[in-house]
Amino acid sequence: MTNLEICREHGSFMIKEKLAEIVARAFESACAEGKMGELKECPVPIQIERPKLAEHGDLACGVAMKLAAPLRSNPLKIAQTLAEHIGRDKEANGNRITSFAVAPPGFINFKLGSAWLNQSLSRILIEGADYGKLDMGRGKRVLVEYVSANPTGDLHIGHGRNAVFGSCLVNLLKFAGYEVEAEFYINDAGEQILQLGRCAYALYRRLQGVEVEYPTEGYPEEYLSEFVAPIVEREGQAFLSLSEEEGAVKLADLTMAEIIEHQKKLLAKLHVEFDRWYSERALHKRDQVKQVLEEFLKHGFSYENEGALWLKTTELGDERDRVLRKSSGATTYLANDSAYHLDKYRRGYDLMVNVWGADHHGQVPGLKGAMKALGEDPERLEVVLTQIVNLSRDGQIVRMSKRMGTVVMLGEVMDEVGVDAVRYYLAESSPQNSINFDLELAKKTSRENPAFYIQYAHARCCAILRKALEPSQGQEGQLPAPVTESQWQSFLQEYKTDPDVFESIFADSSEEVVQHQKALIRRLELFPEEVREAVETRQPGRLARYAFELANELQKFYEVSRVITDQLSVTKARLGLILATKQVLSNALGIIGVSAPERM
RNA sequence: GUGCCCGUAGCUCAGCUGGAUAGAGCGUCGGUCUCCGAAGCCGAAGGUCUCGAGUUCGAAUCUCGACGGGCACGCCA
Repeated sequence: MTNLEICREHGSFMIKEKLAEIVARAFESACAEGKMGELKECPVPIQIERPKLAEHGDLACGVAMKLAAPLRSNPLKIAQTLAEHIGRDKEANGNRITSFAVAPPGFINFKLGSAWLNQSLSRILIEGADYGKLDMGRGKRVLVEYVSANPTGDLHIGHGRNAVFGSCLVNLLKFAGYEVEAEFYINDAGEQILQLGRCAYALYRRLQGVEVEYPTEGYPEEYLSEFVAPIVEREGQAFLSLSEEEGAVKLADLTMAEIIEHQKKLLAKLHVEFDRWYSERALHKRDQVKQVLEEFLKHGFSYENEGALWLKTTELGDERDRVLRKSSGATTYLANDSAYHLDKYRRGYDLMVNVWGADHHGQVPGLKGAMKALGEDPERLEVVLTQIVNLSRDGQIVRMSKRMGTVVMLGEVMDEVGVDAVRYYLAESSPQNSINFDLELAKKTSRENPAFYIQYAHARCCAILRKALEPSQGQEGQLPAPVTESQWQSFLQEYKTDPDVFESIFADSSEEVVQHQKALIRRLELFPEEVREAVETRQPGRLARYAFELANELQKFYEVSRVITDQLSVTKARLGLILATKQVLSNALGIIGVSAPERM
């Protein structure tokens, strides 16, 4: 989609789109004069990009190079023709574009004036917490299923990554206008639960002094004790007389409840929330698994072989057929999951996103094939795989293994480095890359980590606003606030109605300082586009990095531009800029779920 | 063996729908506070973008092949 199309679709004001329109008009007028060969309309999207080097200007357009092939002409020459027509455009006046030039190998470079920048500041302050929101998801319902950890133990750092990514994606999609539901699928049925019960019942009895063997297969005693101990305390000897089987069933339920409760609390502490906790057991109770097997049969995609029921996934894009019902009569994970996902499809979402650990990637073709077999569109189901988190201590990578006792729990990491830092680090990276999380490093650098840096920038904006609006203690007693309350109220109105007030941001500034000032505003203006790209690529982490860049831009601005000055018009303009920066930092942090403190 | 993911600065990571001299943070070294928060800012050093070939006016980016790492390949979940 070109910038122009986005502009039309969303009706929103973005500088790149305004500029793309000007270039498009230049192309049209050059066309009309027959300077574009046989072309009637532009065959390539007109894209505006940001040059890597400041000396190339604020924005650039490389469309001339893309036109070189269809026109069979020199890109530089095409660029010059376009530039000539841009020069005749009334929109391209000095307030909007101070200068533009053609540069090899065929770029048209633009230097921005202040008019559009000032307008974007007004827009930010008008829209406030809504600034950056898009309507690309309007009317679309999305289900995001994530974490879905087995209720058989504590959450580790890998679950943490899944949880943070998923919740950021939920926040992001909501911000982009989607109607989003977050769901956690609880695998509370099947063999693993029985095994949990057997272990838990053995542990229960041992804690009461009964000498029984602990099962060799299953969950290590030390990981279960924190969940079984409260049951012993609460229930006492109530279950000692049960048979081994009855005891296992009873303890499975009670232990599972403890574990789920623990997981919920931990996730809530990490600001990870769900609209629905979906129970696999309930799925079985409603006979949905049995029903889905009938559906497969009805669609002609299942067959029996050697006592088992198979799904013809080979015909559906998988490398081999998969078992749905074992010869023992029990259904497989695929069958249960098919029932669950068919249920999701029947609930009528436009898009379903599953956030899975990458070690489950082998299941994707099977599940997608199953949905296809049921006559559903597999494209509506997206699986985002999150790669593993390697934990290291003192530079030594620790492979997480429950047996080796080297598992580091999510809760421990949260306690060590803080919720905000955990969220930032886990949100920042692309899910398909494995990451290394060095605990010693995270602890050591806890004051200098990017999360903190962004928060610091937000707090600094708040500090400047406080300084401007609150009386201060000087050597001669109390000094009045530089800006009175009534002045401030009037400023807030002017920001929204008269973009020209921001012109004073640049007053008395050298060319170099103006560059810093414009860079900050440009970055603020970029936010909606960053949101769109994050949605399209399903990478909320881009906003974490954006927030960091914005914080950096603020610091650079701050170093060279005094906000509170003895010139009221300058103070007014720059306070508005600070207010806008604080707002955008807060909006971006909101999506990645990191707090935006007023002071720290 | 087959399939998927990955390989960018000493370390951790961006950039990948092809564009100008490949970027951040950490770490190292050096500057910078009579002035709104120095938890900051500025600068330096550090790279055959794993290697090779191809496509292109142009490749970290696309294609193919090596090499290296991870994961998955059950009538487990």
